[in-house]
Amino acid sequence: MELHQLRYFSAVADTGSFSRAAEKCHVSQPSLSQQIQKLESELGGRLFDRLGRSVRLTDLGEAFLPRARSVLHELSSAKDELSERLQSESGPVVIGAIPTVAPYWLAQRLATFSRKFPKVHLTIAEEITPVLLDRLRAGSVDLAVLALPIRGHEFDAHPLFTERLYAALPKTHKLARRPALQLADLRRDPFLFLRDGHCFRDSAVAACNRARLDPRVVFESGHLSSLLAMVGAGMGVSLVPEMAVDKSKPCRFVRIADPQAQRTIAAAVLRGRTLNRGSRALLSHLR
Amino acid sequence: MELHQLRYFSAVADTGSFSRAAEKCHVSQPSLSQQIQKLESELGGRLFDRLGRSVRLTDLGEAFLPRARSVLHELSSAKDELSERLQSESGPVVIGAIPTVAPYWLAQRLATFSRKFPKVHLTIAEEITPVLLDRLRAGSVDLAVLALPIRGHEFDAHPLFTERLYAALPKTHKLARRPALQLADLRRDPFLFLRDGHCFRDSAVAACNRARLDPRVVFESGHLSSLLAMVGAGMGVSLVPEMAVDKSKPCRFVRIADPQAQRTIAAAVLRGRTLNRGSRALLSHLR
DNA sequence: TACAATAGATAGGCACAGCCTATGGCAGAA
DNA sequence: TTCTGCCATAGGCTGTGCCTATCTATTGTA
Repeated sequence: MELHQLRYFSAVADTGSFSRAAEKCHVSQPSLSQQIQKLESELGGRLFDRLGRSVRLTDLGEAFLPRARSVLHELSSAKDELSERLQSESGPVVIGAIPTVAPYWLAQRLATFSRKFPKVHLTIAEEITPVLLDRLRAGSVDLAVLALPIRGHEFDAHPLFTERLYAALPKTHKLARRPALQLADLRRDPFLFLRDGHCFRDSAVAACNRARLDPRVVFESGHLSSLLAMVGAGMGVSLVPEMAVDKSKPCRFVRIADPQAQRTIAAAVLRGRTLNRGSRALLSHLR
Repeated sequence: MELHQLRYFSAVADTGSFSRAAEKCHVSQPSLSQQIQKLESELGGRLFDRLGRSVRLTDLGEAFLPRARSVLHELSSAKDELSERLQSESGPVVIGAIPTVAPYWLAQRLATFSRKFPKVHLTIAEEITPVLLDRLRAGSVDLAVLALPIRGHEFDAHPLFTERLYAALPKTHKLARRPALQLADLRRDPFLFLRDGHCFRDSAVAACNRARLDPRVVFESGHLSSLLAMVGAGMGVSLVPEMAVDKSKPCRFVRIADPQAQRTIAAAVLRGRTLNRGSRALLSHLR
């Protein structure tokens, strides 16, 4: 059974004539006759009675007609739905982000994006990098915003920007008024770091290492805001990315002058993965 | 878009692999790949992401899959339903019959038929011959039981049986005790006939004409039972077919000896019309 | 790092299915 | 009767879906 046979069948039922149905279907009358015969022989019975001048549905044809119609209709409506879906930026998008980006830079960008594309249904997953990469692989995240470098050659990373690192100091810290400082200046201070697994911890530790600094870690947390609260309370010092600098926090932020004290944020997608229009729009909006 | 493309698509979604899907569909992997590509280009977007080893549905594919499945399922269930319908004698049958057959011979035959084929939904239309022929032409009657001859070569008539004519006489009639009589014997009697249009009236009139009898008609009705009641009341005599002979009626029945005083009952169908199984079963049951 | 194995894409050739035109047969209209 | 309209049949052509062989890329292994 083939779809064009169903179309021919439906057309004959509509017009009550093989010739007019053939015209309607833009084929010759013999071709249409042939296909109707094939259909009939496959179904095992006549669909039409050929009564001299006119043609009329048999019982079998009467029973088959609504089914054939519904198949054709379903198919065309499915096609319409897909082309609709392809043209509009609607549809679900799952974006993943590391915790040191999600509430700062990303939150602002997503706010403007949602105003621009209200029909895109955005979901945000805040996870550490290895989890994000797994979810990219599994397809449960379309797009991940994280810090370079990432390991795994099955991803395409689009660098977004590079930002400097800042020291977060208690207001009473002796360096708190400096416009900038060297990491080595903090050699004596107790450090507050993110928990292991957070890539920003790695960035911070790497920067310390390069400055020949072996930080004494007195507190670990899963979120920068907790660290900053602790810093404000005088527990020690911390390192934060520029985007987390927030004058309203109860601590001072001083730029780290060391040239390597920086991180690069990128948007990563699984290579070969087809992004829907919403995801593509989001990607170009982030860049 | 073609049905085999939908089948291939569904198989790939099932197996998560082009090769295994091809195996399942009994085609080579390149053929299947080719068809998926055609489908994708027709729909305007990728249905699968080819990720090295594995294959995964895109958003578009995810959206299309249930539609494709439902189309395939609907088609196969329609096919099943039709073959079911072809095999069983269920389904509606409309049988037409002239009023001088319907309540007598036909009623009995239909009773046994219904016991034998309880799933056939029988409808009976009692109409005069020209109406029956119109309804055969229009398809609103599948099978008509009527008296030969019929005019119109677009019908196939299957003769069922031939029966003799009987005179219906009041019990007090002087010929009421005879085993048989000639039509000419009724030359003096007033006649009760069916209304014009009933073919049995034509049979009776024709028999009279052949006997050189010009009947004086004093009553006309649309039904034989009315005539018999009138005969019983002594209003006159009438002619009835053998099947209407009923000892319980308040009149006598005497066989007409004239050789031409008979009628032939036949089952007629529209030539070229496909009968469903129920109608075919009924036709062979009547014969 | 190199090599083997696996999976999908591509290329080229073949066969058949569906289409076409021409024609036949049949029924209804003039 | 002839004429006309309609569906079926016949024969030939083209396109398309299928095949095998091969290529490319990724993955797993020595």
